[in-house]
Amino acid sequence: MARTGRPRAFDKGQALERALLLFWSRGYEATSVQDLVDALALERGSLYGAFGDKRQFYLAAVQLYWDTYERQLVTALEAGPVLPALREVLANPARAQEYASDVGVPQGCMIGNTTAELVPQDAEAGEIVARSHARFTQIVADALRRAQASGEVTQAATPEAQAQLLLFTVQGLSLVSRAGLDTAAALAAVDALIDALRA
Amino acid sequence: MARTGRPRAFDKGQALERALLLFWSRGYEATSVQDLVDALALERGSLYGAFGDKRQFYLAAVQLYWDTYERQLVTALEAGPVLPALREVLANPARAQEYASDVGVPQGCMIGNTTAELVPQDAEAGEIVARSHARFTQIVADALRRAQASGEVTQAATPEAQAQLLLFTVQGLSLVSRAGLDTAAALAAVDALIDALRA
DNA sequence: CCGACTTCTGTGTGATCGTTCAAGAAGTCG
DNA sequence: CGACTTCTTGAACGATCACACAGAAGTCGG
Repeated sequence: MARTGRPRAFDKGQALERALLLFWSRGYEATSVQDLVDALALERGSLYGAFGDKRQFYLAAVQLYWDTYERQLVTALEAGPVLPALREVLANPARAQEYASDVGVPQGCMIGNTTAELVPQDAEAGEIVARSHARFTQIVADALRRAQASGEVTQAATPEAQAQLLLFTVQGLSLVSRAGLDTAAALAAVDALIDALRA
Repeated sequence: MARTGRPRAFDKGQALERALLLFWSRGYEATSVQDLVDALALERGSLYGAFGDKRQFYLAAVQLYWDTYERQLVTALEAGPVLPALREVLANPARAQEYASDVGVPQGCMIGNTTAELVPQDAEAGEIVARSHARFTQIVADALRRAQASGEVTQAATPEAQAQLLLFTVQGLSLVSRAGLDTAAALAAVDALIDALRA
């Protein structure tokens, strides 16, 4: 079993990372297979052999994006006071557009981009997005529950409702930031929300 | 001068409305010119003659979308208490997905969809979106300013920051709703935000 | 050294895309 | 009525798209 054939000449994980950057900055439709071939410096056949078709390739990139994001989110929230960490979570996309002057820099949140472009017509993309939303609200709600118990966060609303509100805000912020953002105004809005969560 | 020729056999405004519904539900790339030809029941040449190319057609539809939305927004906020009106503005997209079971029903906010799909690569789309954002925050900030003065809304943050936060929330809500939404949870989040704005 | 197996390379293919164009039809005006 | 302008019709165009395939190249167990 598992007779080994000719070994792959490129790093599959690294190729996926590069593809992620491309898909992230251009979106699904606007990224052609030819673009991927050029950017990854490998032939079409190799790409299809390693990742299946373009759609599977994209979905794998989205999954990688979310896994990375989730890891950072958990790390940010697991220690110390919750509100400053949440402030960072929101402020990050608000500041991201400072780098947007560079060409090819990803824009917005890839989960949000996928939601806008693929979700109505692709059930599997819908599942990935819905699962990501659920994970986000669950992780944030858990943190908020601890913070409510410790008196850091107001109990005026349930942790679940607050987490849902934060999901909407971070998704909206990432989206709006693509159109150019007044960073100071965005941070003021973030502060207004964080202050409103304070006990 | 201005010799009149053969009159147009279809209603241009009505054709734009129908195209809006199609673009709204499928997005820019996923809506082919053939789709438009089929749905509007007119030939390609007529379409190009009346609206220019596909991109101009789409941008005209987006502009129509925003003009309609802005009118409703102004009407909703011009009379009566502000917070209930804002609650409706946010709750509307949260409830919109109830109709989403029907085929072809538009999903999300078309400004948001345009932001995700076109803005990074289309300067003119970027202008339309940025202008819409500016109008939204201005209209909402004006209403919040009055509401702060009358004691309805907290002065813990500036009206501008609150309006910006509401823009993020409504955009995020519209976006997330495309992936399927727990309506009750979304409304709870909206209520949490509205309550936080109360004086 | 030999078959079994996998990946690499590069060309080819059918479909679909947005757009154009020429000729005919339908009006308006002098 | 006839000149003029605009709209309609439907076919055709070139470009691009995702994807398939056949042969060469490389790596194993026996």
